[in-house]
Amino acid sequence: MTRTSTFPEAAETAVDATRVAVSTVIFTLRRRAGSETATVAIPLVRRTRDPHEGLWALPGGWLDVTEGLDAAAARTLGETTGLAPSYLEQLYAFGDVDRSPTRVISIVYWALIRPDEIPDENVENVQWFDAAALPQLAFDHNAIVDYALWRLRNKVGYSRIAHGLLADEFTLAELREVYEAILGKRLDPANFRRQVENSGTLIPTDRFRTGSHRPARLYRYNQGVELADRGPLGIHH
Amino acid sequence: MTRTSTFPEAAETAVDATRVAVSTVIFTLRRRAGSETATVAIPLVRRTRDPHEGLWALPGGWLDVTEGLDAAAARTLGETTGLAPSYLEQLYAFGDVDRSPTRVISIVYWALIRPDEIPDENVENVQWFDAAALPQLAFDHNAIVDYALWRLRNKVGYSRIAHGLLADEFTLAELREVYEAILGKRLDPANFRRQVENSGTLIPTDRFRTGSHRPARLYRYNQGVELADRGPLGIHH
DNA sequence: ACAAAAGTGTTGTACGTACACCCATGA
DNA sequence: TCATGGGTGTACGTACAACACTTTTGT
Repeated sequence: MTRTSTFPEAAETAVDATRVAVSTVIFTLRRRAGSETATVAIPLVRRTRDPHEGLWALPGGWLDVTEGLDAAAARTLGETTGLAPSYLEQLYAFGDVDRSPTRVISIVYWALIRPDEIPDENVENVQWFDAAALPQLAFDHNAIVDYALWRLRNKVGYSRIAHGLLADEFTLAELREVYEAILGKRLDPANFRRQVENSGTLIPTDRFRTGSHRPARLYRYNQGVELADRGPLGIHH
Repeated sequence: MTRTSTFPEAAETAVDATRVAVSTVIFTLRRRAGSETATVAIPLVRRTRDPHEGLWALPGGWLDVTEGLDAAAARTLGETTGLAPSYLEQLYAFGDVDRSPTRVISIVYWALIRPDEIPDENVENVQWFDAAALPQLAFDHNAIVDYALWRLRNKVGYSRIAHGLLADEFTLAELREVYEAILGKRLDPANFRRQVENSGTLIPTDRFRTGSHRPARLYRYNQGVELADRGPLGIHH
C-alpha cells in the first residue's frame, strides 16, 4: 500500500487566507521486545514535501468544507495511516502565527487504538515511535505530542479511557499494565484490583486467561458507564 | 460609547471557503439585588444583522491573519464589549457543518473578569445575563455556554481559578461566595477555611475587612502558585 | 515441591463532612 | 445584651497506600 503524506502545511500553493487543518495524536500500547513493561507508541508520517520535508509529522490533512471537525480527524487519520481509532477526542486548536510558513490553524485530536486493530501491513511513510523518545518533528508537533501525553495521563486518572486500548475481554493484570504504561510507574496489584472493582465499570465473566501460573479472570466493560465524562451534549472534553 | 456587533456569522458576503471565528464566554459574579447569594453572569451581544438578527450571541469576531488565537479572543472581546479578562483560556473548537448558514469554525474561549473591572458605562448592544437563565441564543451558542459552565464548575474543583473573580485582597467569606455561586450549593465555612488554608495558595495579611460584626482577615494569593494547572509549555488546558 | 501470578485481609494515614462551640464586633 | 458572622475543635466515615498472607496454576 502506498500513501503520500497529505499533511496540511505541505501544500505548496501559498494563499493569503487562513487555512484549517486537522491532525491527530493517536496512541497505542506496544510491548517492547525484551522488556517487562509496555510503552506508549504513536504513528508519524514522513513529510514528502516542503516545509520540513523529510521530518516526521502528525498524521492529518486539510479540513473539507463539507465535513465536521470530528469527521475530518477520522478521515485524514485513515487516509494517511489506515487507522480507525476506538476513541477520538478533540485536544486543542493551535494557531500561533509563526507555527508554519503560511498561516495554518490546526485543530488537533487525540485518539486511542487497540493493538489488535493495527493492520499488520506496513504503510509507506508511516512509522511507529516510542512516545517517550521522539525525534525532532515538523512544525510545533513535538509540543503538541507533549500536550496530548499530558492530557492522556490526566484523563486516565478520572475516567476509564484506558479501556480504549484493550480488547473486549481482558484480565486485571492487562488493565493494570495499561495504567502503568501511561502513568510510567508500577501500581499495587491488590489495591488496583479493589479500586477498579469498586468503580462499577467492570463486569466479571466466567472465562479465564490460562497459560501461565494461576488463571486470571477475564472482565468486560460495563457498557452502561460512559467511557469518559463528556460535558453537556456529548462533547468530548 | 457605540459599538456594532461584528460577530463572525454576521458577515453578509458568502464565500465558499471555511472561515475562522473567535468567540468568548466571559463570566463574572453578580450580587442580586435582594438575594443573599451571588450568581454567575455573562455578557451577550445583540446581533444587528442576519443570520439570527435580533438574537443575543457571544461576543466575538473574525480571526485576523496576523494574530494568534489568544490575541484574537482578547481583541474581539474588547472590541465588542470593552472588557479585558483577568483569565483567558481556550474552551473548544466548534465546527459542525450546519452550525451556521455559511461554514464557520469557531474557536471559543472562556474567561473570567472581576466585577470591579467592568466599566460602569453601558455599552450599546451589550447586556449581562444570569448564566442560569439565558434566552434563546444565536447559532449553537446556548450549547457552548452550557459547556463553558461545565468546564468552569469542573475546574473550580482542582485549581484556584476562582481567584480570577476577586480583587487582590479578599476575605474567606468572599472567596467562599465565589465557590458557592459557581457550584450552586452552600459550603461549610469551617471546612472551607481549612481546605483553602491547607492548600498553601493563600497568604494572610495584617488587614481586616470591617463594617459588619466581627472583622474578617484579608488574604492575598500566593503568586508562586499557578492560577491553573497549565499543561506543558503553558497551554491553558 | 517450587516459583509466580491471582486474589484476600489488615492496618495506618489523609482528607472530607457534619456539627458543636467559642470569639469579636456593630447595633 | 444580643444577633451575626469569624474562627476553632472534634468526631466520624470513606478512600487510598503499604504490605502480609493465602490460593491456584505450570513446570
